[in-house]
Amino acid sequence: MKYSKQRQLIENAVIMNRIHPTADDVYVMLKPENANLSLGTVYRNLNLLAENGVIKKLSIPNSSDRFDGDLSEHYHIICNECNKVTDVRLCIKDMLDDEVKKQTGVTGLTYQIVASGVCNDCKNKKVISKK
Amino acid sequence: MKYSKQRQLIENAVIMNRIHPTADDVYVMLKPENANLSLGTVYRNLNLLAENGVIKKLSIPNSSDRFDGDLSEHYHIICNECNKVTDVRLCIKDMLDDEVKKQTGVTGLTYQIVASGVCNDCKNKKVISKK
DNA sequence: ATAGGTGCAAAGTCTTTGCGCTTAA
DNA sequence: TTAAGCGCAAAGACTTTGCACCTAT
Repeated sequence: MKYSKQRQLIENAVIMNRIHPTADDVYVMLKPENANLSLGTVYRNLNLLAENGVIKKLSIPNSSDRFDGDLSEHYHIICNECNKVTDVRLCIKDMLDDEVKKQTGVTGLTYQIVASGVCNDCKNKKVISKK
Repeated sequence: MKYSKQRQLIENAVIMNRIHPTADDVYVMLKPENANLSLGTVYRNLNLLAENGVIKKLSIPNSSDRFDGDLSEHYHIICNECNKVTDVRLCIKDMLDDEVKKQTGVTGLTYQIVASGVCNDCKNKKVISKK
């Protein structure tokens, strides 16, 4: 993989910004300082970086794909109201591997867990607006 | 919810066919016997049924949304080669609820776990083709 | 020198939606 | 009767891609 300026910018944007950005988020972040960056390049590089295991691609209900620069074992909570994504640390990969292998024989899987609900901020806003 | 003929057909198609069909799968299943069914209607009803908890909507990496008529606690394996979706039965909701609440305070979540990899059928095909 | 990357814009895929007609209750 | 649903086709959101030009090695 040749390291172009754009690729470095994009990789950095994902790794530095722990907001689980979409391709468009990354584009909007970088465009002001990089006037001729194109959205196609952002998509191409995010996918390439994900294929090469440099970042992870997240598939989230009712949202475009998001990207995560944190490769350690963790999972995600998505708020149905504000669409914010929060991390949860769980060490259950070994357990999942065991159980799946026992049930289906399949091995070598990667797991995505997405918990959907309402985050604390949004829950609080609701309580306040009800007063 | 008024129960139209189309809605019943669509609900039934998802509940009977345990292949986790996409909207288009459902459309293709039903169209031959229901010449004037439209894809828009299939989308509208699948989403409505999912909102009403009659079926579940699944968000799967690199695939259009799929629908599942099985409401019992279970999770999914998606094969990166043939795109088939297989069920895995795990009873970990209570554990996840506990752990997430402890870490983030968030409650009332629903979980989707998607395990990505290569299914047994596809793994076997590879072995054979190498011979 | 040249393999690979970029920008741009067009095209592709999947999904939603507006509207006039139809239908279940 | 009438609120809700349908079929159709157009539009929308998101993503990929072909091509001519550019750039890192």
